[in-house]
Amino acid sequence: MTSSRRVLSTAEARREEVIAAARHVVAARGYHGTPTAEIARAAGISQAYLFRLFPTKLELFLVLTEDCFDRVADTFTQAAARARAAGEEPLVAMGMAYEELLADRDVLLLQLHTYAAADEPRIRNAVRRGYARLVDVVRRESGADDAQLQMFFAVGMLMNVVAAMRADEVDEPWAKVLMHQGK
Amino acid sequence: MTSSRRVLSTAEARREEVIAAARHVVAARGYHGTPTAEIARAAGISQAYLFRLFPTKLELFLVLTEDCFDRVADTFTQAAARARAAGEEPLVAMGMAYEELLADRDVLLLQLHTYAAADEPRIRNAVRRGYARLVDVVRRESGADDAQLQMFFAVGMLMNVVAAMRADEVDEPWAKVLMHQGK
DNA sequence: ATGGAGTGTGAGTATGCACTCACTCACTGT
DNA sequence: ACAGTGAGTGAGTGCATACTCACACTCCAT
Repeated sequence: MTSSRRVLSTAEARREEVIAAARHVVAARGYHGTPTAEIARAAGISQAYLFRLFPTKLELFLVLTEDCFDRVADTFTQAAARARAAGEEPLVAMGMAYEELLADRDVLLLQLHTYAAADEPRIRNAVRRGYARLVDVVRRESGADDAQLQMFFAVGMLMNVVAAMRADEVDEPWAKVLMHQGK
Repeated sequence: MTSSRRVLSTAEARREEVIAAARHVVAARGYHGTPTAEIARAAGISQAYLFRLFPTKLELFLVLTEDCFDRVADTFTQAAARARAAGEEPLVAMGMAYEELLADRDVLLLQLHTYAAADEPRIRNAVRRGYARLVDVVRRESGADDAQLQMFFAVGMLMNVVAAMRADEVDEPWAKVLMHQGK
C-alpha cells in the first residue's frame, strides 16, 4: 500500500484473505501452473509478504488443499443435516450438494488440481487424508454401503471433470450424458 | 550423438519415440509441471531437436492428448470386440478394461493432466473432442442408455483419481471403497 | 563423387520463477 | 514521548525454462 492512511491487518486475517484469493487463481491453472506473484496480486499484497505468511509455495498449497476438503466435507454434512430435518434421504441430498459445489466451480477445480499435483508426496498424503475423511463423513451421514459410496464418489469425480472442461457450455449429447445428475 | 557410427532415424519415427517417452514423464507432473528438457532427456534427444519435431510445448501436449484418447478408445473397442466374440456384455468388458489401463497408469494419469490443463483453450477443446468420441464409442459398442453411460464414465474418472493418489498402496477401508470395481 | 535434403546438436538468449534482503511504516505499552 | 514489535514492501538474486541459431554429420539421388 502506498496510501498515506494505511490500515494494518493481523497476519491471521491476511492469511485467510490469501487463501480465499489463492483458491480462485489456483483453481484455474493448478499448483505448477500458478506463479506466486499472481497469487500475491490476487490477494492484494506484495510477493515478499506472501512468503512471510507462508514459508513456501508448497506449504501454501497444502493449506489450500486442507481447506478445500474442509469445504466439501462441510457442504455434505450440512446437506445431510437439512435432509434429515426434512425427512429426506441424506445420500440423495449430498448428491444434490454437488450442484452447489458446481455453482462455485473453484472448489471442484481446486480438488482436481490437488489430484493432479499428487506426485508430490506431501500433497498426495494430504489428498489421501482428505479422502479418508470424506468417505468417512458420507458413510456416517448416509449409512450407505460400499457400492453406493463408490458410485457417490465416482459421480463426484465426474463433476470435477465436467467443471474442468466446462461441459455445461457445450450443447451436445455427450455433454448432457456426463452432466445429467444421476437420475 | 557423438559416436562415430551414428544411425539416423526418420523424423516420423522419432516423433513416435518422443510421444512414448513424453507420455511417461508428463504422466507424473502434467503440462505445467514437466519441463521440455526432461521430455527431451527421456526421449534420448537434444532439447533443440525436440523443438524441431514439435514447434511448441503446447503443440506436443496436444498431440499427447490426442494420442491418449486414441489409446483409451482402442482399449474399449478391443474389449468390446472380445466380449462380443465370447458372447458377453460389452459394457461390462469395457469396464474391466479400466483395469488394463490402471495397470499401465500412464494413460490414466495423462488423462487426468489433460483435464487439469483444460484452462488452456486449445487443450480444453481437445479434451472435449476426445470425450465426445469416447462417449460415442462406448454408446455404440454397448448400446447402453444415458444413465449407464454416465455411471461408466463416472467410474472411469474415479479410476484416474485412484491412480493419482495411488490408493492401491493404501491398505485402509476408504481406499477399498474407491477401488472395488463396481460390483 | 558430390550436392542437397534431412537428422541432429552445443551453446546460447531472454524471460519467468521461487524466494530473500534491507528497509519503512503503523500500532501498542509504558 | 518513544522504544519495541509486527505488518508490509521495492528491489533484488540466482536458477530454471521455453525456445533459437549456427553449425555438423549422414544418407541418398544423380
